[in-house]
Amino acid sequence: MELSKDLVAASATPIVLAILAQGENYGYAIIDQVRRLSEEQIQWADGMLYPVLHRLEKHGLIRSRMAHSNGRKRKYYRLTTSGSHALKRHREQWSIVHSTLSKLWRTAYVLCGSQNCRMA
Amino acid sequence: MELSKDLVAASATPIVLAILAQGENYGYAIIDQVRRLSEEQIQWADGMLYPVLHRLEKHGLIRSRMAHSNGRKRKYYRLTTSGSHALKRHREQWSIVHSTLSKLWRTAYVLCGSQNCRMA
DNA sequence: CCCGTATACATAGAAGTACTATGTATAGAA
DNA sequence: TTCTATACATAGTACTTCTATGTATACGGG
Repeated sequence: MELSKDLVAASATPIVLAILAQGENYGYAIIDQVRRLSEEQIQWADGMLYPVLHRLEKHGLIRSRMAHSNGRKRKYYRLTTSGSHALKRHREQWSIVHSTLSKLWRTAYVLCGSQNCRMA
Repeated sequence: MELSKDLVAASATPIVLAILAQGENYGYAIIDQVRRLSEEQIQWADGMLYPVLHRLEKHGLIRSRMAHSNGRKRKYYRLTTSGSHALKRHREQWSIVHSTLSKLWRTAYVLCGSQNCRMA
């Protein structure tokens, strides 16, 4: 399924920060992990991800180092202390919105069920 | 807590559609309901909401009618059929992202716990 | 050995969107 | 009468984003 642009945009940062909270990682592997974790539902283009990584680094939330692995040049990223704090804030904010949406969907589903309209 | 701009932007449409799935409503009351459902965590400005309502109407997801209530002129909005479908899609997309983030946060929390760093 | 695919990172440009600030109008309460 | 709450509107600036395209290199298959 193709996600809307604003949802992709809004979730890219928290997803990247959460992935890097598990340990340092490089761009291509991040894209891969997102694809697997979402069961192929989220497919990030590399041209989408790298500007996000650059911006996060510019804002001091992550830091990078060049390295060679398996004969490959790779740019590894890791969280900074600011990044850990940002991750926590993003999680709190996302939870607020999610909780609000969940209440609404629960209510809408109940109302919808009784009115025989189509909600999932 | 103040939500980031992109999260506010990304969640405005699904929230509005979910509220209108419960029945027609007007701008000011929508803002009020969002504030209450989020326990004062989400505070929408009216200047934020009305352009969203206008855009959703323009895209045919909602429809409006003017009415007087309690001596007040109010613009009531309701979902269209397209709007119901859009609501469903938004919910599916949001769930995909949420599920992905939840897996990441669960993993990061476990890793983080063992490494004595600060995650909620 | 050559070619195509996968891996790996980068960036310019156009497009679009968003929010803030400010506006008008009116009802109600002190 | 004044101030606050209610109710809706919109212009402008600013920012961000993604797409398309680029370069580079390793690996696998024919």
